[in-house]
Parts: sequence; structure tokens; C-alpha cells
Amino acid sequence: MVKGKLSKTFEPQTAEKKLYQYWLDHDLFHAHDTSSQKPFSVVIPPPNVTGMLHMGHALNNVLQDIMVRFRRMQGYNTLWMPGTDHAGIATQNVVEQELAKEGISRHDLGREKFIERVWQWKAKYGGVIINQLKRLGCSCDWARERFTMDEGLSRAVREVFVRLYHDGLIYQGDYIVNWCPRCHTAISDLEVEYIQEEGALWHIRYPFVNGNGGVVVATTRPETMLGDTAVAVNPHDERYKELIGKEVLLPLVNKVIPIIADEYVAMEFGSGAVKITPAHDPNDFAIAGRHHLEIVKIMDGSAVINENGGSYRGQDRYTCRENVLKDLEEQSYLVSKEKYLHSIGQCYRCKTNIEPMVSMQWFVKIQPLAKKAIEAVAKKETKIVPSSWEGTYFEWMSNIRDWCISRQIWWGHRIPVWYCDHCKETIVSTQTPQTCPTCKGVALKQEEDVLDTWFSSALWPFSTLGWPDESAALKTFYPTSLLITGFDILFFWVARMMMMGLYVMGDVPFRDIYLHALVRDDKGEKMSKSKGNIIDPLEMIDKYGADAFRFTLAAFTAQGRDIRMSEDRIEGYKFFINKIWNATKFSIMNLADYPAEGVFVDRSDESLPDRWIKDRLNKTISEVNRGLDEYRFNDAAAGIYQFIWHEFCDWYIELIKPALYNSNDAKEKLAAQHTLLTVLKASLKLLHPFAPFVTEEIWQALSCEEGSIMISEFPLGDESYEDAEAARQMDLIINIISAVRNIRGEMRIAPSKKLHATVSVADKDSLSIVKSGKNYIINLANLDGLDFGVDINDPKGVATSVVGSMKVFVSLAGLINLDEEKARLEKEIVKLQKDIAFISKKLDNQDFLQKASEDVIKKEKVKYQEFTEKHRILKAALSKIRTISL
RNA sequence: GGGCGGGUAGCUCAGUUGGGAGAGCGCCACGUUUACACCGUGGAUGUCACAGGUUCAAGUCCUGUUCCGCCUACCA
Repeated sequence: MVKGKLSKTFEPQTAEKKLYQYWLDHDLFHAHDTSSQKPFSVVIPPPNVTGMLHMGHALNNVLQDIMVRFRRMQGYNTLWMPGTDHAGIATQNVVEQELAKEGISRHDLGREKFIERVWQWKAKYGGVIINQLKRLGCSCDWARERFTMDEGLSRAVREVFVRLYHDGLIYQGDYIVNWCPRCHTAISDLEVEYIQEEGALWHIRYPFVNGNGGVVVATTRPETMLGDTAVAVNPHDERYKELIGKEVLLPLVNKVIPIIADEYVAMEFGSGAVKITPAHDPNDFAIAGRHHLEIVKIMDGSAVINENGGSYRGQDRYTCRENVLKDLEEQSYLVSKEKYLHSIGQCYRCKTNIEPMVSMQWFVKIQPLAKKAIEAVAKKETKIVPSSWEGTYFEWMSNIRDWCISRQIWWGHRIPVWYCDHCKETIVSTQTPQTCPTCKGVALKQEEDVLDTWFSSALWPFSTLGWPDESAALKTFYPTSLLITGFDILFFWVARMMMMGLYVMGDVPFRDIYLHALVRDDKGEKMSKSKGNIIDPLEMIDKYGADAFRFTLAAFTAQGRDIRMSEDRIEGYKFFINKIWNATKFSIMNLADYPAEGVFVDRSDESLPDRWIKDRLNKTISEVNRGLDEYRFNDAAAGIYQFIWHEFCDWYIELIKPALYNSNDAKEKLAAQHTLLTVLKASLKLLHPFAPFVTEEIWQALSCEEGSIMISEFPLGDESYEDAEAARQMDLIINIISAVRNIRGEMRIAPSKKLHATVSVADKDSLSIVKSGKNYIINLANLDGLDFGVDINDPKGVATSVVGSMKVFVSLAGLINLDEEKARLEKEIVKLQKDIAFISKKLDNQDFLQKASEDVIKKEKVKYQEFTEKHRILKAALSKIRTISL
């Protein structure tokens, strides 16, 4: 007996909380370190510990949860590894702001105390986003939750650093880096955002040391001239050939600098002569290296002019610019100024203009690592989906530059390098050394810098699994099966994980990478706080339920396209959640007398609708499986939606109502009940990865089921459900019903008004189908009677419709005026005439007949037959009406 | 400068080997039939951006143009 209790509507707020707790209590998210089942593993893209759940997180994690639940139901030993990222600069900023409210700076506290404060902050607020993920229904293995600053992960960081160092892949040196004057740290090339800005191009004359005249250089940053150590021209530039090797006097500074020749200089740009400031421009730095130029740094860490700037010392770089320009003008060195649109780099964290600056930093020599990461994707050891991203990946990886990994902040993994005060030895070690191995001195000082946060996240796929220990989890789950993340961190994170995974583990970190797009608002604009167009995922969950929200995201996740999110859509899918809820209520109501245990239903007892819906179910199952296998989330979602609503609810349930209500045929009823329950259960399972809460709630309400739907078996196709014959027959019956409904609708006849219909068939096969489907037609077309036979002449006063080789006549006696039917027929006839003209043109074409495939030609001929026949019948019906109405 | 994606119904978008274009929402009409008005039934709406080309046949393949979006780059 199937009993169950479902309230009038599904109430997400209470159910979600209860069910999530149920899953936790039963430990259903837990993966096993060792198991005979095949492993499936996913590591979460760790959200910033400072983060709050936004749409991007929601999409990313919903897609992961869909895949994870799908594979878990398929019987995989499924691990979804959760955790957060310590987000060095961002977190330090947050805590510094907190301190600022108390009127102190981190320097007042000192490094150790400050770090303590950050940990306190983390303990208090760091778990917020984790709890928000739970609201989405994420089935992460929470017992394994990790943090990039954990002891274990820190150990992995030190270990990798030391290995890279000893392999010669880490070096320290004075190089030009992107310096943020506000964060007081170097940042990597990737952390610089370029924006277009209306600036100016100033032309400045540098006079020759000997003789009259001078050379004019063009610059967008006149203040940097204080650090110029050369002027460069192109060696092939006829205008300047004579000047190469000569010297000019740097205005304001009164320093003699050489004119050099370098291929880098573009002759056609500006004046064709470039001032060279090696300490504050990456290109100039490169030129300085080639020509062994002096490097003069003119700013300090706050981008304030230093002692090398002479009288400008103490001025901010932009104040200095004004003053330099004023002075140049006064001294007649300024030749001209023109408006100029150019791009300038900003710190992606604080939007301060980046100052390129030479400083002592640590770098990873990246080319050897990148090479292997390129090969791995080229050899398909890792597959990127959609594959269009592969090109971007190759392009970037091939042109990659060394990675600056040191940061001059406090919050992060301190670089495991110590310096001996006594003998100046550099010690690189995973363990804190007590004495200097060279001189046995004990005065050791650790490197002040910390590592880029991405250095630790690059290790995430194996550090979270226990590396550097050879843990069982690592053995079972590495390489991970799948990474789902946004394309915007392909370089930041994915590429670096690829490199580190291959370097450390000797194998790729993941088999598949699925890159999803951005979530935008309904107008296609990027969501941002300043625009005020943020849609808060938690608000949506409160309002419509997590299931509706999740289903919406899945339904709109088409590969390679951004998602436009709007509330209306979420509401629409809430209606869908309600639909299956009600279908279940109906089922439970009609299964009260169904003996759930040990039922044997002879397949020969199954009705046509039973056979048909199973055939449809089978097709849906393969559609959903294929969709998820190929990460075509929208296809999978659309398949299950279409099936549940428009096949199961719209047709199947309506078709079997008589069998359920009027139990004069016990076998038929039992078969219907059996099929109803079978299809409902399979539908719930198919839907579960998308809508975990409502499906679990329903599952547990069905008294015939025990345990969680989460660990039930995901439907696989059943060959015995395939039934092309049932599909063909049902199709015909549905078409007849639709024909009658169409006439009813077009004639605006009330749905409650019972009609009489006659079906004229052309052959015995159709006759037997109509005969067996008679009651379905009567019920769903709401008829009071149905006549049928071979080649019946159309009765008087009917509306006519053609279905394949059959004619459907609906008696209209006394119901409507015939003009309406006339109009309906004329509309149909016009459409047919167009169709027929189009096809006959094709069939008259000799080329078509000779070159098209036989199948296509045959199809066209059949269509032609059908259309002309239909046309003939409707035409006859029309003329008959004309005679009547005359 | 280079690269990528996109321009299909009023809106948001599907359309995987080239054989007469689909969905959801919205809209219109009718309707409280014992799961559901968070519903049912029916209906309307498209020079598939533009121009060429390949082909018997193009939304789909090729070329060019145009508009939009994104990524990327060391011409000061």
C-alpha cells in the first residue's frame, strides 16, 4: 500500500532545513578513502574567506552539485571537497579596515598580533559563505573542509616551494614588477586590470650635450624623466642614425645620458625617440638589460618621489607630474602636448594605479612548467569543455611570463627562506632551521614576504587530499574527475593548478574542466553593487525555494553563453516544482489501494498509455544521462521538464484516470498503478540532481520507499521499455484528440460542451487503432460519442480536420454559424497550398531527383501525397459548407 | 593590434553530422472536468543581422560587411 502525506503545496523554507539536516545526520555526503566503487571527485573552487555568496558562486556550486549528485546516484564513490581560500590581500584589507575603526594600523599591532587578529576575524566571519552553500543544497563532504592556511596545506606550500627552489625553478632578484602603492605590495601580471583613460602625450626636448639642438621624446608620464638613463631610437631610423652614441642632457636633473639604438623603438610613433626609465617601465627595464643601463628608482613604496628625484623629493607622483611639466615649460623644454587615449593598469583589489617598479622579489620560472601543462591538454589528458577555451589556454600558456610570487603583506604563507645574519647564507627549508648549516650561527631571520595566495590554491587538488603525505584519499581521488569553474579564473587558477599538479604529482589535476559563463542581469549587464542590479541568491531561495532557483540556473546554462538571470524565470520554475508536487499528490491518492510489495504485473496487462509513457520515459532517461555526461545542463533540464510536465502530467495521467477511477478491470488498474508509480519514481530520480529538496521530500513521503533518494540508483535506460508500436499508435490517438480540441478552440466552443465526432479511416490498421483508443479519445476530447469506420462520407454540418490518412468530423449542429468553420478551413487551405507549391517545385526539379538521397526524395513524395490529399478533403468540406450556407 | 563569442518569435534563448524553424515567459480567446488557476485547452507572431559564394537543398558550410559583448597585448 502506498500511503503518504503531502501538504497542499510544497513549503521550501521548512522542508529545506529539515532535509539538509537529514542528509547530514545520515552522513550521506561522505566519500570513502578506500572503496571498491569507482571514484568520482571534484574539488570546490574555494571561495574567498571574506566572500559572501553571489550569483557566480551560486551557479558554480549548483552545477557542481548537479554533477556530484548525478555521479553519486550512479554508484560512484563520490567526493566533493569543500573549503575556503585565505585571500591574502583582500582579507588583510578587511581586517585593516576593522583596525582603522579602532584608530590603529597593523604596524601599531605588529606582525604577530595582527595575524592573531586575522585568525580571530576568520573564526568569527569566515564560515559565512560555507553556510550559504548549504542553503543551496550543496552535498559537499563537510568533514573534509579545508582552508588554505591550514597546517596541512601550509606544509604542502612549504614543501612545494622548497622543491621548486632546489629544482632551480624559483629565483629571487631585482626585477620590474607591478607595484600597488596603496597595498604596498607587488602583484602578478594577472592582478593588474587595464582601463582606458584620456591622458596626454607630451613632447619634451632633451638638448645635446655638445652643440645646438636636441632630440624630442614623447611620453605619457613626464614625471618619470627624473629616472631616465637613456634615450632610445630605432637603429634603422634615418632621422636619428647620426645621433646614436651621442649624449643629451636630461632637463631638470642635469644629468648626461646616452642615445642608444634598439629595435624595440617604433619609428612611426610619437617622435620616434623614447626616453628610457628602467626602474619604472617594463619595456625600459628590458632595454636597460640589453644595454647595461643604469637603473634609477625615483619613488618609494607609496609612489612618492624619493631622494633620487632631487628637489621633487616628497611629492606624490601626480603632484610631481604637474611640477615637472611646469618647470619644463618655464625652461622651454616642453615642445607640445596632445590628447591621448591610453590604457593604464590598476590594482584589481583597490583600483589604485599600478606603479611599475624595480624591486627584490621571488619568481617562479614558469616556462618548463607551462610546457607540460600545454602538452597535457594537447594530448587530451585533460579535456576542456567547451573546447573553444582550449585555444585561449594554449595562447596564454605559450606566452606566459615568470610568475612573481612574493607579496609584501603579512597575511599569507611566509616564504620558507631564512638568512643568516653572520655569514649571509640563504637557507631554504620546509622546517624552521635552528642554526645556520654553513657557519652554525643562530642569528637567523626569516624572509619577511609571504606567497601569492594563488600559490597555495594552485596546490588545492592534492593538498586538500593530504599531500605531501601519501594518504589513501590522495591515492583514491587524484587526479580528480572534474573541475567546474568560471572562465574568468582560467589563468589565475586553472592554469596554475595544471602546472603544479603535473610538477608535484606527475599527473594532471583533473580529467575534465568545465568552464561556465558569467551570470548577468536580465538586461545582460554584469551585476555589480554600484549598478544596484545585484540579484541576491539567498533572497531568491527564500522567495522561491532552492529547487526552483537551482533548476533555473541549470536550465539557462547553455555552453559558451552568459546567463541572464531574472526573477520571472525563477518564478516560472517554481511553478514546475509545484507541478510535480501535485502530480505526486494525485499519484498517492490513486495508489492508496495499490499493494506496493511484491506486485507482479504482467506486461500484457499494460494499456497503450502505459506502454507509451514507458517508451517516452526511456527516451527521457537517455536524454538526461547524455546531457549530464556532456555537461549540457540546459538540455538535461529541458528534457526532464518536458517529460514531467507535457508528457507525464498532460497526457499520461489524463489518459489513465478512467482506469484508476472505474476499477471494473482490476488488471488494467493494477498495471496503471504500477506504471504510474514506476514513472513517478524514475522522474523524481532524474530530477533529483537539479531539485534535491522537493524530490527528497516526496520520496520520503512515499511509504513504499525507505532511505534517501540521494543514494537511490540513477535511472538507466531499460530496453524492455522501448515500444515503437505504442509510440506510433499513441501518436495517432493524440493527433485525433488534438484535432477535436483544435476545432473546439477555434470555434470557441466551451470545454464543458460535449461534442460528437466521427473518424473516417483509410485502412484496417488505423481502424483497429481508433477502435482500441476510442475511450481515450472520448474522454480527452470530451465527446458524448465517437463513430468510426472505413471511408465514411462526411455527415452534414460538421467541421472537418485531417489527421494523416484519417478524416475527423466534429458535429456542429446548432452550435455555431458555419462562417467560422469556413474561415477556419480557408486558413488551413491557404497554408496547404503554400506547402504544396513548395514541394512540387522541388519534385519538378531534375537536379533534386538526381542528386538528393533516396530517403529525402521519398519523404518529400509522401509529404506531397499527404498534403494534396488533405487539401482535397478540406476543399471538399469547404464547398459543402458553401452549398449549405447558400 | 590580435583573439573569441554573439546578432533566430514582443522578451530570454535552444537548434550536435545541411533536407521546409523550436522552447520558456509574455500576449489573445475559452474554461473552476474530483493533482495542480503555481491550472487546463486552443491560438497568433519569424526576409534565422546584411551581402555574396558552395550545393539539387543553407539558420546550419565558406568569404566579406556591419553591430554588440568579452578576453588579450610592451608602441612610449
